[in-house]
Amino acid sequence: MAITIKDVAKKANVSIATVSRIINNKPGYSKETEIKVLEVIKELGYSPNSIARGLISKRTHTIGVLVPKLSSMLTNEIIRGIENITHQYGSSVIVCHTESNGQKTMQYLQLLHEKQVDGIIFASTSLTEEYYQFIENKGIPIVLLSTKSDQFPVPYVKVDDEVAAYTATEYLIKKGHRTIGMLSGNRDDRIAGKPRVDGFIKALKNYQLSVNEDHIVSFHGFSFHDGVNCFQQLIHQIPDVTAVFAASDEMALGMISAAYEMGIKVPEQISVIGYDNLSIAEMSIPPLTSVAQPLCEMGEAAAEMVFEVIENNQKVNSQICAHHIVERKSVRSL
Amino acid sequence: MAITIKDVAKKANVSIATVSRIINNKPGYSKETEIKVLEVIKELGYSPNSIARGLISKRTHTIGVLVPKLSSMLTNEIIRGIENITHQYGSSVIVCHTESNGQKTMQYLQLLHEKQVDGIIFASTSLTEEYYQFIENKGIPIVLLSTKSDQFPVPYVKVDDEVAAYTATEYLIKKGHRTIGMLSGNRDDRIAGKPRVDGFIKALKNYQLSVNEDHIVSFHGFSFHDGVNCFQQLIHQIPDVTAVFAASDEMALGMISAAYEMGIKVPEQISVIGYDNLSIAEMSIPPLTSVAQPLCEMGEAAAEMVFEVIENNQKVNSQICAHHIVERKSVRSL
DNA sequence: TTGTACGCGTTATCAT
DNA sequence: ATGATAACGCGTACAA
Repeated sequence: MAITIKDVAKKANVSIATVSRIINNKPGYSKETEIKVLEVIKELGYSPNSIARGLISKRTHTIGVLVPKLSSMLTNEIIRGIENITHQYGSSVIVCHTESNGQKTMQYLQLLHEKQVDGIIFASTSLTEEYYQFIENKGIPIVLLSTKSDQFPVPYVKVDDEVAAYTATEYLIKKGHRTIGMLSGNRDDRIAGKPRVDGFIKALKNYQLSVNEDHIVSFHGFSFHDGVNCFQQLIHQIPDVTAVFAASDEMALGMISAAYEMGIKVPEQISVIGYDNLSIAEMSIPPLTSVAQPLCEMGEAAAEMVFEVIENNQKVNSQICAHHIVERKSVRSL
Repeated sequence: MAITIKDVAKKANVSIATVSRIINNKPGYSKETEIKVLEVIKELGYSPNSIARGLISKRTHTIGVLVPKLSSMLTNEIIRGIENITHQYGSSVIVCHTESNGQKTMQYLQLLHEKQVDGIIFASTSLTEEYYQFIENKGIPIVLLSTKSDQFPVPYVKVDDEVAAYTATEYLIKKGHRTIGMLSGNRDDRIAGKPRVDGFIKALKNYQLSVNEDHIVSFHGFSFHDGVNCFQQLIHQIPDVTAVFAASDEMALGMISAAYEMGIKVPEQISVIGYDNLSIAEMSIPPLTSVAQPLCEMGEAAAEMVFEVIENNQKVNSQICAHHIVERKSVRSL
C-alpha cells in the first residue's frame, strides 16, 4: 500500500492537517514540528498524491495538446516549446495526435475533459464549431497554435502565412528569377494551404510576372512524395521554370531528389526555397534555403498564454510571430 | 460549476449509486431507469471525472514514457507505437524528455509517481540503480525499451545492437568492400555505442580484414554534425576507405554532405550504410541504405507489455526484435 | 431494483 | 500552533 499523509501524521504524532500545512507551507506550525515532520517524510519517502490534490483543488497541472500529424518533425519543435514552458510551470502535457480526423479529435477532447486538464492547446487544424462548442461548454481555457478562427473569439499564435509566402516569393524574384513555380501542398487547407498560395500569387502579380494555374501544382499533402510528384508535373507544365517555392521543406527535398533523378541540378539549373526550416533543411544537398517559423518559440508562447488564462483567468492577446528566411545554398542568383 | 454525478442523479430522481451502476454497467437497475438516466446524462452533457475515479480505483489510465532526446525523429517513431497501443487500451501517455540528465530523470520519475501513472516505459537510456530503486520502491510496473539492465530483473524490448552492427558490416563486406570505416557515435554509450562498435569489429575480424582504432572514429554523439566531423577525420586516417558504417542515419547524412563538399561521390567512390532507417533515409541523395529497427512495433510491444503487467499483474518476457537491412542506393558493389 | 453511507488522499474551515 | 472534520466526485458493500 502506498504511503499517504496519514502514515506521516501517525508516525510524527501530529494530525494530517499539520502535515498538509507543512508540505504546502501554509502558516500554522512551529519550527520544531516542521523539522520532525520533514524528517518523517524523508524517512518514509512520502510524496503527495496529486490525484487527490486535483480532486479538491480543481487543478490537475496537466494540459492537453491536440496536433494533427502533418510533418512529425514540425510538430516536434512545437511540442518541445510547449513542454519547456509547461514543465517550468510545474505541469505536464498530454499530446494527442488527431490525424486530422474529426471523430478522433472529439474523442480526444472528451478524454482531455474527463482527465480534467487545466487547458488545451489546439494546433495546426481549423477549429470547427463542434470543437469550439464543446470546449466553450466545458469552460476549458484554450489557445490556438499555427491556426486561427474567424468566427470564434479564441486567442492564437501563428505566423502570417500569406505574408511569409509573399516574402519567400519576393526573395526568389529579387534573386532575378522570372518564371517561378509553386509546390503548394493541399490548397484546401485553410491554414497552411490557401494563404501560402495567395501570398505566392500576390508577389508575382505585384512584380508583374505571369501566374496562372500552371504555375501552381498541388497534391494530397505536404510530404516528400508529394514534392516529387508535384515537381514532375510542374516541370512538365512549365519547362522553363527557374525557381520553385515549396510549401514545406519535405516537399522541397522531394523536389530536389526528383530533380536529381532527372539530371537537373540544384541550384545551377533550378532554385528552390522551402518552408518550415526543419532540421533536415541543413542536411540536404545542397543545404536548403527556407522560410523559418520560430516553431519552438511559438509553442512556448502558446503555453505561456494558456497558463496566463488558467492562472489569472483573464483574456490574452493573440500573437503574430515573425518569420525570416534562412539562406543556405538552394537558390542561386540569376 | 461542472456537472457531476449528483446533478444527474437529482435530475433523474435516482440515487448516485444507480447512476454509477449504469455508467459502469454493473448489474442492478431496470431497463426503465437506465433509459431515463441515459437521457439525462445526454441532456446534461455529463461525463465522469476521471480524477475522482482514479482516486478510488487506483488507476489513472495514464502511463509515463521517459526518453532522452537523442534523435527526435527516432524517438517519434517509438512514441507513435506506444501511443497506438495505449490509446487502444483507453489510456493516455505523458512523455518526458530527460535530455539524458540524471537529475531531470529523477524529477520526472517523481512527477510520474505523484501523478500516479499506472506504468512506465523507460527508453534508450541505462537504468541506473537510483532509478530502479525508486520505481521498485513505489511498485510501479515498468518495461525497458531499446535498453536493458544486466543487474535488475526488468523486462525489455530491443534489438540486438551488436548483431545488427555485425550484419551491417557483413553486408558491406559481401558487397566486396575490404577497407571499411565506422562512424561510431558515442562509444561510451552502453546501449547504442559500444555494442555497435563491437559488432563492427567482430565482423571485420571474422572476415580477416584489418581493424584498428584508426578505422573507428567517434565524437560527442550521433548527430548530423558529428557525422561530418567524424568523416573528415576518418578520410584523413584511412584515405583508401571504400565503405563506411555509420551508427545513425543522421551521421550517415552528415557524412554524405561532407563527402559531397570534398568532391567525393557516393556511392561511386565511397559507400555508406546507416542505422535506424528514419524517414530521412529515403530523402537523401542518394537514398540511404540503412539497418532498420522496427521502432514503431517496438513501441507497441513495450506498451503491450506494461499493460500486461498492469492488468494481470504478472511477469512478462523480454523481447529481442528482428532488425533488417533496407537497401537503397548508398552502397555499391565492388 | 434501489438507496445509504463509507472511503479514496487531500485541502480548507472551523474550533481549540 | 494544532486538531477534528467536512468537502472534492466517485465506486461499492451493505441495507432495504
